[in-house]
Amino acid sequence: MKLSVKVDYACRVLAQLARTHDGDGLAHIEELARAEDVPANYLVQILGELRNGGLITSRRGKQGGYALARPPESITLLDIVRVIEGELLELNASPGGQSGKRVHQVWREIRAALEAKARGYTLDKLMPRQAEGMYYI
Amino acid sequence: MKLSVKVDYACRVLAQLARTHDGDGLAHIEELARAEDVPANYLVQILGELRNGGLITSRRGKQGGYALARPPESITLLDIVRVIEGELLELNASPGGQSGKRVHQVWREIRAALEAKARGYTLDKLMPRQAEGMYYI
DNA sequence: CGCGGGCGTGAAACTCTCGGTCAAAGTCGA
DNA sequence: TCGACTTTGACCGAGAGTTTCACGCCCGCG
Repeated sequence: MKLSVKVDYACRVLAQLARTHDGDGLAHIEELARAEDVPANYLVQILGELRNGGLITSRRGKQGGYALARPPESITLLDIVRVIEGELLELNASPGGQSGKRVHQVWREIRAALEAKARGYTLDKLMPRQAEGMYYI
Repeated sequence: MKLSVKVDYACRVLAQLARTHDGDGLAHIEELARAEDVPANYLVQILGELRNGGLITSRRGKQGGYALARPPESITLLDIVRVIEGELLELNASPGGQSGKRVHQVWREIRAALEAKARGYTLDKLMPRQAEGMYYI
């Protein structure tokens, strides 16, 4: 069960946006792509989904760009995953057979624990320090 | 992030095998497929992987079939997922960019919690009761 | 008003895994 | 030894994820 690259990219870019949250400057795609080593053309799609999910806001035109919609400490990892990948540990098979129901119930319990853990991490815990972050690739 | 149908099938079939663990009878594919409502032709592949992973044993020929390799209480959900899907919450992207390392570290912590939880469920907790299990489709 | 620089949207190409199927090899009973 | 029954391994199409590209839209500035 792999975590998609998309989520990884989203987390990194959001962490980058969290750095510049205070201060009214908007970040450009090219900037973000370079700072977090993400293909710029792919980042366009990701930022679009994050905007539709209500995590970030955007402005078009000259001096356009992206910014967080809420303070970093109110955006959790679970929010990000839900926007990008939908439900965490979603099971798509119908609970058929003799053990189907029991197995589904167990996985739901595990999912609950996972969600609680993911809710504990917020963007401000992902932020690279302002000072460091440059000292090593 | 969906849980694959394969894992769901594997859990159900293993739960079914756990029922008949005491007693030297071996279960046939057709039997298991009917009891847990799994496509028989697909179950072939799953049982093969479970055998290569060391969770079950098999015998060919007439009176062949499948059986658990270890007692049900020593097989955990984590074992099953590891055999079928590999590492849980595996991240495939290289930790590039400024936040790459930090994001990976956070996901590793979440994975650790998830694995601990999955290790807590063993096959004997998935077994349908011997008496019931037939009263409803 | 128009022009340029950014976002917004959609689709095409490619890769890879998932879900499913089929013929071949092995094994035991008669 | 023959044959029926079962596992075993190789094979395939469909669909999702990743990446790239092209073009339209919107905003601020000259």
